[in-house]
This record gives sequence, structure tokens and C-alpha cells, in this order.
Amino acid sequence: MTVPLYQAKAEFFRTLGHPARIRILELLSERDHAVHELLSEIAVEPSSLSQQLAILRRAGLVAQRRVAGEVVYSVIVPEVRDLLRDARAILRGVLDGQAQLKRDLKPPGRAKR
Amino acid sequence: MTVPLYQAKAEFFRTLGHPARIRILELLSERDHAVHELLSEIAVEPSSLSQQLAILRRAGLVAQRRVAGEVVYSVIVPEVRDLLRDARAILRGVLDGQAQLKRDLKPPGRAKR
DNA sequence: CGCAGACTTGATTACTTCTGCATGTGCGAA
DNA sequence: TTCGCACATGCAGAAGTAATCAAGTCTGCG
Repeated sequence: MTVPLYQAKAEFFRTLGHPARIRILELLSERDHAVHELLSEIAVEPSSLSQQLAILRRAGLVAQRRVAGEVVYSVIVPEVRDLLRDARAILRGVLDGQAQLKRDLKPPGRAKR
Repeated sequence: MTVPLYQAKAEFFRTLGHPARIRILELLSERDHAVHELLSEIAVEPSSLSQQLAILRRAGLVAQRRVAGEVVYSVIVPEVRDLLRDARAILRGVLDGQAQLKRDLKPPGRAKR
């Protein structure tokens, strides 16, 4: 093994560890987007967006292609959608858990559904 | 929402963005482990391991309990296993894709292996 | 009580990553 | 060819993160 598997995994997760990159992947999971479309959704400077896209490209997660003067990005690895879904589930679980902890420590609680 | 959802997600992924923390979660997904057991598997200093465990604890992913003089850790959110599985699948896809790219055209970049 | 073993926490220092600005590149229009 | 738009890249300062060592806490045992 050139690189231990768990190190590659850690690197991969770090690639996802940025709000803009998460947003990009979520948007691209829905459908392909041109850079200026992403730009209007994400509230970040153009150069910053471009850098985040470059990072995702280098990580092999997205691809770019030029279409009529625009650059369109798409997700290469479809499983990304599953991953984001799992992450959502875990996040929900964690947040619920924290809320419950808070209730245990403090009497005033609210409905949990 | 106090914090935008995608920011919470990014934070969560950053929590996973460290080899030792990945190893810890993988080991704990199999079964609960005492700290000294983790220590003998992971090749990291005790204090460093403790810090990584603290990060996972703060993230709400693992819990500790004291048993007969040892501290035993366990995974709180079971979906973590799914996430790690998906990550493995994506990683495989990405690595395959990169290998194929390399065959198609030699990209200017870092020499790998 | 006082000590030892098992962890944890704090502080320091060395890196790595992010941000915004300035500059560079590629493509289509004129 | 030259201009202009749509992106991409380089860079410097600021901010965040990790490894290490020293010191602290907690438990159970003599």
C-alpha cells in the first residue's frame, strides 16, 4: 500500500470539510451546474468558488466541461449522494442526542417528534 | 437554525478528517474498545489519542464510560458504519477513475507511488 | 492516607488551510 | 487581431489544526 487506506479516507473527508464544497456537491447532486449558477447560489467570491471547485476536481469528485462559453460542472462519483444522505442522518441523530442531553440537564423541554 | 445546515455538515466531515479518528471509528464500529486497546492498534501517543477521542466526544459521535479501572469507548450514532461504508465505495470509485485517467492522458501533477 | 496506573488536559510550536486581491488564460464576438 | 466575458491561478496575511511534553485528575489498592 502506498498510502494507508485510512489516511486516504481522512483526506477524502477533509475534502468535504468546507461549507462551500458541501453546497457545491449538493447542488451538483441535483443536476449539473455552470459556474455562474453555483455562484448565484453559494454566496462566495468567484475566485474562492473556483478554488473550491479545483479542490473537488483534484479529488476526482467532479468534472468540468465547456458548453457555449460557460463551464459546466458535474459529479463524477454518484455515490456522493448516498454519502451526503448518510451524513444528514447522522447529523440529525447527533443533534437529537444533544437536545436530549440538554433536556436531561435542564427541566424546560420541548416536544421532540 | 442557529448554524446553516451545510456548515454543520462541513464541520462534521472535518471531524472525520484525520487518520487516527477514522481508525478509532472503524475499530469502535466493530465493538467497544478500552483506550489501551485502541492505543495498541493505532500507533499514536496516548495524549494524542486522548485528544482525538475528545474531539469525537465533543462531536457527539462516541461516548466513554469507566469499567473496572479502564475507560471504554463506544459509538453513539450507529449510522457511522454506513457512512464509512459509503466512503469506502466512493474512494474505490475515485481511485479507479484516477487510474483510468492516467491511462488516457498523463496529467501534470504529483507523482504518485 | 499515599501511591501507582490509566487517562486527560494545557501550553507550545510547527504546519496546513482559508480568504481576498491581483493577475493570467481560453474562447467567442466584432 | 483585439476586445471582453467567464473562469482559473498565484500569492500574502490571517486563522485554524496537529504533535509533543509536562502537569493534572480519577480510581482502586495497600
